[in-house]
Amino acid sequence: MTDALALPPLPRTSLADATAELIRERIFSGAFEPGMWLVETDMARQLHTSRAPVREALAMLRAEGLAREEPGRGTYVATLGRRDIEEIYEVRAGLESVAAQLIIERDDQAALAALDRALGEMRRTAARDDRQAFLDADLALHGELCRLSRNGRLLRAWEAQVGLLRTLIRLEITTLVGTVEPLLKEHERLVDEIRSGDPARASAACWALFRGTSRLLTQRMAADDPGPSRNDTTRRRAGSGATTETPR
Amino acid sequence: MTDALALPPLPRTSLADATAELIRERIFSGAFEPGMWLVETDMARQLHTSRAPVREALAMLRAEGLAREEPGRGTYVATLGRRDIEEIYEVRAGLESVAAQLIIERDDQAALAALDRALGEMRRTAARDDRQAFLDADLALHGELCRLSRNGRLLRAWEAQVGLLRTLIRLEITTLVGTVEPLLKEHERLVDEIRSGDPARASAACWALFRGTSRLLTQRMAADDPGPSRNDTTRRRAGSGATTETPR
DNA sequence: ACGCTGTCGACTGTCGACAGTCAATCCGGC
DNA sequence: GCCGGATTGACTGTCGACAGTCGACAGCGT
Repeated sequence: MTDALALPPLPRTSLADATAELIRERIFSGAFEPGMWLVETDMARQLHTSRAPVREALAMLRAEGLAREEPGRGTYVATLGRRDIEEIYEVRAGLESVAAQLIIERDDQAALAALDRALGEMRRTAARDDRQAFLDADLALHGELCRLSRNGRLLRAWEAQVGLLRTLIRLEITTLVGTVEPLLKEHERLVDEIRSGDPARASAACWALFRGTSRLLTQRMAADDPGPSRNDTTRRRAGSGATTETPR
Repeated sequence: MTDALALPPLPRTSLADATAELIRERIFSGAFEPGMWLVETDMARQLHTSRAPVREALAMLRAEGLAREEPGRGTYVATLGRRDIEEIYEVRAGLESVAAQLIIERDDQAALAALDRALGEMRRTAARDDRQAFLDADLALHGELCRLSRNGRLLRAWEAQVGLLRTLIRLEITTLVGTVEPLLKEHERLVDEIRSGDPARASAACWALFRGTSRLLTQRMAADDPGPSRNDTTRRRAGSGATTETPR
């Protein structure tokens, strides 16, 4: 049998999986903001399904940490506080350090070339000061690093951590820093250290990069929020055209 | 209002959550072995519920990576191959290195004391050559390390990686090594490096420890299995009293 | 005015039923 | 006897319905 005639297995995806994927995309794209109420009945109506697949999808999202349950009240898109930011960056530091180390151990020239390409994209976006694109290039570089580790579990763990972060940064990026140049420099340094082949130095570069970004973000959030005693009482509901306020 | 009269919030857990927790325990305890078929109808019958909560529970377990779906055929307890073991230990190396670093940065004497207690338990079990207990003490030490990092996300990521591993090691531990002494030594070295306060050395000790264990386990699995082309055709179904063989 | 209580609409948690699918078995032709 | 197609039983995927719960609001008594 020739490859040309070989048919690939059809992608048989259940309604629950499709629903979960759809909601994930909405969350990552920022359409469903942190804290929004994911109303089962509305979504089922809009998707022309019953509530069962929607509930399964929400159960998955909760297990992934993308949503939180309030018993008897429904599920809400997860929110990130300052402590969450710190935690995520610490975990990322661990995961990406390992990724760097694995690439170094393999002496993987192709991986370095791929990282260089990602760096190039960052430079281009920085040159025209397109911060939105810069953020995307930034995350693309880190995602590439994890992908190049050739460790599927590492990549998935990374994605789980980064998922919500992406939205948050997207909202803040324009006012986040005076210039993206220092950030670019630090990323160049990280790739350089990987190229140099010293795991400890690569890990240190990784750690330094995240320390800075984490502090930047948490300070920014501190400026926005009154503090840990903030009253996040107004929450919109996702999906429905009307964005009703819902008290808590 | 006095505290004595204050009523605590009732623990309201849905059937889905309770079911998920129950299955998780069964998987971790080894009662539900890797590859077993988790039949919705059976479980619902036994739990005296409908299938809806069971399906939600299974959706959560799949999202957590504890179970796999075969479309149209049901969900099965996840299996671990040799590559999975390698991946898990690499991720663990990253997470636990970070945990060690965080403890070092905090200069946390209480944490060191807790780690020493965990080490003591390992020594006691090693002294009486109780390998089952040694394994538990081993995992308890690593879990404590992650808990002491005071990073909830790190701890949860670690648990997600370790969950299935626990069962697998439990099955192999008795025949795994001639003596547990070298393993104990390596753990002592890890804690010593954390105490010494050098993150790089602690990370290296962590990495060395996992490299050894990972190789040990994968070699052991290679001896058991014919290789990647193994035919894992006979799978028992979980939950039902009768353990029927189900072809694939 | 104030606080408590009962009522109400909306949404969640759970259920039983039905249709679709898979794998094993049965059966007839060779 | 053996291969290939229909049959069958069991389980999954999905649905609509019902009961429980929540928060808002109005009514009542003080």
